[in-house]
Amino acid sequence: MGILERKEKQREEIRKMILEASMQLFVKEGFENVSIRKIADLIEYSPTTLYIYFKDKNEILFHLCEMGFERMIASNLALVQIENPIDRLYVLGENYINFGLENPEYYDLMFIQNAPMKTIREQNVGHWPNGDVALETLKHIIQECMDKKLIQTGDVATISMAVWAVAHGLVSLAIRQRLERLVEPDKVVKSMHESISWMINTLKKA
Amino acid sequence: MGILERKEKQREEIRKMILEASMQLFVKEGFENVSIRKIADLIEYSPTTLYIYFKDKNEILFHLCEMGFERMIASNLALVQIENPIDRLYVLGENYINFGLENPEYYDLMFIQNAPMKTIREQNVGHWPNGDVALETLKHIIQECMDKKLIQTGDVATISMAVWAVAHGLVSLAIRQRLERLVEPDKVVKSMHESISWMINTLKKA
DNA sequence: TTCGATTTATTAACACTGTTCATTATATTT
DNA sequence: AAATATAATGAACAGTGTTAATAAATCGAA
Repeated sequence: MGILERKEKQREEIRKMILEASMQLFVKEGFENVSIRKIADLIEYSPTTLYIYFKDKNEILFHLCEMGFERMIASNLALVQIENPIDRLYVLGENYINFGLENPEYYDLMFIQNAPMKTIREQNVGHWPNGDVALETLKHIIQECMDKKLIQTGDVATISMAVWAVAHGLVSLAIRQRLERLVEPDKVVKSMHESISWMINTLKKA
Repeated sequence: MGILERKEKQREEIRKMILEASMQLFVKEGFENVSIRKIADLIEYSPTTLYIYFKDKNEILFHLCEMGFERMIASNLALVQIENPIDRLYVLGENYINFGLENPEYYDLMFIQNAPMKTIREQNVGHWPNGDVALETLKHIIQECMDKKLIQTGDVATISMAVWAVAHGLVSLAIRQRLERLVEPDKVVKSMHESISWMINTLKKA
């Protein structure tokens, strides 16, 4: 069965080519400029060929989204060295904001666009590999904070939700140019960090 | 100069027709199904005619967005009867969540999509009539809470930002199907309300 | 009222988009 | 070598926003 294996490998390599070309377009020209035809041009295949390797564009975007999560997860690797879970939560929040502001295109795909979730619902039987990992990190830290009586106890999922909501609210309003309606544009980033600090502090006191 | 006046009125009427047709499509078929050609079909004009009355599609979407804010503002009219500003803040938050969950399409346009902001930057000399009104309401309540020493004092804009971030974070993650990754789908709405309560309560205690 | 100018509306077209189908080319198996 | 399975493609469908050139209607002045 070495032939089937090699075939499978070839198939996987072309899938990789397609995803890498997509990512290249994505980071260079932004989300809206990723089109099937442009990807095909870049790898010098016909547009229809992409449909042999991916069901549709949403599936490609889903994989780009997963790559975004890989980046985000990588940026949080150093967290394990922080023993105090509240400090860890704080850095997680800071990292989240920085990631969003530095990679707005990825952030968009990971937390705003519908496309990737469509693929999850239609194909992956509801599995969101990297996304779920990232959320587990958050829940785990909150749980540890609660175990060590550092924050008020309660439903982990609900508290995680509130924390995530603050961070996501800030980033998504920022990258969609809504925050500068409330704060002077050059003070937006500073205020965002202050908001995160405020939230973590109120969590502590409670 | 009665003729010019009448001409202006006719012009305004056709603009209204276009916007009403857009809104009809918008609420019936959703954001993605609003196209210049469909609007034109509905009012029985040619697609190019719309460009005589609006600069581009973004400008039409901007007006739909403003209509969304009118709805939201209307849903907050009863707020003036609540004398305690913290109670008012709480109801504002509840209304915000309910509005977002009940009008996801409008919410999208008002707080997520880029299109309306493009028009604001390019044309309206940076003026966002109804959007700014809605944000003023929030800031005003926060200011009143601070004046009456009901919450910790600080920069009004920054605190408003944190409060807005929680509410927007919850709604936008919910309508983009991200929250059900953290909480069981049938418990999402309940948890959202709990998160809002939690935030207002921690504001109080501080 | 007729002529010229201005405004309004339309047709045709451009340059795209995602996606599908029928056909060709390639590779594998019998 | 012939038959079969796989991979790749060209052409086309049905749509998108937008623009330029053209036709129709309206208006102000002679």
